[in-house]
Amino acid sequence: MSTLILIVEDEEDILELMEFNLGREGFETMGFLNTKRVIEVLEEEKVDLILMDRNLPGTEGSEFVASLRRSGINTPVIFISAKDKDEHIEEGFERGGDDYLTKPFSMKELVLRVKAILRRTQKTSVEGNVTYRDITLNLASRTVIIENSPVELTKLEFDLLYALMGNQNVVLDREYLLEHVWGGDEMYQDRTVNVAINRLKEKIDPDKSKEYIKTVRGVGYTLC
Amino acid sequence: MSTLILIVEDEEDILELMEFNLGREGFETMGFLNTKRVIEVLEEEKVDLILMDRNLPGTEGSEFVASLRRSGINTPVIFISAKDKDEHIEEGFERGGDDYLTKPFSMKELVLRVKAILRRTQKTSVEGNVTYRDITLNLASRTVIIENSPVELTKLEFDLLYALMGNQNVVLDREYLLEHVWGGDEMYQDRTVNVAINRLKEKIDPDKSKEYIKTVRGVGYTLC
DNA sequence: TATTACTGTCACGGTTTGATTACAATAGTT
DNA sequence: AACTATTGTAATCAAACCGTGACAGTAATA
Repeated sequence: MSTLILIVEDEEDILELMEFNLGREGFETMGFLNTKRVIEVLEEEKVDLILMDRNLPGTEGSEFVASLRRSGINTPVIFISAKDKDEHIEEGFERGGDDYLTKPFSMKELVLRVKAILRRTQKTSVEGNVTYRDITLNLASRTVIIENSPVELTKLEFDLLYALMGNQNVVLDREYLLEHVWGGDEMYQDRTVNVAINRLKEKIDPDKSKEYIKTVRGVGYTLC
Repeated sequence: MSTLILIVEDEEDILELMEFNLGREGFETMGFLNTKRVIEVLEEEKVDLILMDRNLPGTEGSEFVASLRRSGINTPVIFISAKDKDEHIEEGFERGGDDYLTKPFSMKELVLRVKAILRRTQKTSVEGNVTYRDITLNLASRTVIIENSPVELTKLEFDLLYALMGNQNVVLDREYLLEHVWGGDEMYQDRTVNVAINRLKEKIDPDKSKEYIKTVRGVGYTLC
């Protein structure tokens, strides 16, 4: 489960240099000199990050990214450009870029910015510490700390709480929860969720004084 | 429910300039000249992003952030520094920074980088907002803010208001509303809509001073 | 102003929805 | 295999929600 970085850069020597340095840090890379085959690759492979030159012959890199965004592809992007005027930086960000590097840049900085973006975007799966108020989930050890004390949860309860904590301020309906927490193709009834939620509430807030989980009548449940 | 940015910067004029520019973009800011009271604030308020000067007298900003991370606080951080040597940038990133700005930087770039970080970290709450005058609906959390205060609506009321807000300046007749808000194939009477509209009016404008919803006699209702 | 049609308001009660408990079935452990 | 923990389902209860009908209020028209 390594990290795959896709690079589009028309200057071949720079492309090689980038691939070499990122490879040395343990990243897998795929280099392209233009955007021709990029969309296919994005559909086939799970790409974690795109490094995109903005000054490509033909297509503008930022226009390409804008079209990716329009078709629902939200892979993070770092733009690379020789231009360093504000207007261009602005355009890059507005079109869905996550960071911006201007040539010439050091390979060290490239690696650092790549790591920072990845840290932010794969936070949950890699680092694995999610917090909400005084609740902390550790995904690796599947442990739960509430008010500095450990709380024991079953697998189902943990997964359910994780789903809620990963979607703070979002109302999750029962269908969604059955799909994402229970998963599989078993058929369950909506009531099943009610009972599971109540068992979870009982464990994380026995006094019923915290009101972590709010039920939204007719819709579902939320952490807010 | 706006976005709160916490800034630590010991140069007072720069702090003011940052607060002014971010405020103009609609962000709430809290400025500090040192890290003394910051931890308390982070525990009390829901801070969305921290801007941290690394060259503070006394504590190193990056050391402070590292300690935040150790105590499980994962609020995103942008470091700000006069140093632009690689080694310092590296230290900032390694200690849990999400981005790095070196002085002097333009306010435009600051704002852009702030937005890029927020886009990644709070995708749910930024998207899917509908507004009309001083009413804001958040579809994900199904919350309603009117004049900066939350208002509680039932599922039906929320769906009804959403239908109206999604069709501003369009008169929706009762048949349309029954079809789109009530849905299903149940048969309801037109009067049902009247009562629902009035219950909604009562909740979003108890004083009857705003006149959000206009009734178009013989036709239906509209938001205009 | 008088008439009429439409809309607002209120109270009532049925229906839906969720919380809670108990029980059964299943999986995991000793 | 016996035991325990886990979890789905059924049953019961309480409460929120909302559809309906009756009537008052209001706007339109002549």
